[in-house]
Amino acid sequence: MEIISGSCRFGLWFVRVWWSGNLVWNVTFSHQPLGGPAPPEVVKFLAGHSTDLSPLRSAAATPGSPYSHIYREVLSIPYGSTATYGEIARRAGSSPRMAGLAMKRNPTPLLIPCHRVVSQNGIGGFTPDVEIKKMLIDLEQKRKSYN
DNA sequence: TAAACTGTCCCGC
DNA sequence: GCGGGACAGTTTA
Repeated sequence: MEIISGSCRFGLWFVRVWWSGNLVWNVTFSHQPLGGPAPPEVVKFLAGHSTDLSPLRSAAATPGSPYSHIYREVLSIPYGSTATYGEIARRAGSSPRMAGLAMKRNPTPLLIPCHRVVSQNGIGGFTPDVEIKKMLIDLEQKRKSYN
């Protein structure tokens, strides 16, 4: 299947997505847009019009990928909620340090909602910019409070 | 407040 | 191929 690359705006950033059908291979954040469409589910999610990215599948969450057991726990965090690195690690039978590393290496942020994983006494980190993480958490909590 | 712990990746040899 | 260091955190003393 042909892989499509596209982007859509999110605040001061562009979310760049490489995808084919309902399978997403890669998501990155950049100040430079990418010519092409992003998946409609992602566009709606970033606009706050949708809370559900489940029609899309992340290539990184498929069993056998290095951190799939950690990503599975991250995927179970509901929209508008957060969990700590320690909680995720405990549920996945791993260590907090590993949970942080798995989030850093996450090739598909948004789909695997690593922005919902925060540190015990702070927001934790985010690549390339923790500002994006704050915006995503803020978006979800505002959208959630409408319901 | 500092140090130990954790598991994987990456780079240099 | 192997060893050491880095890394988006937590816990304990």
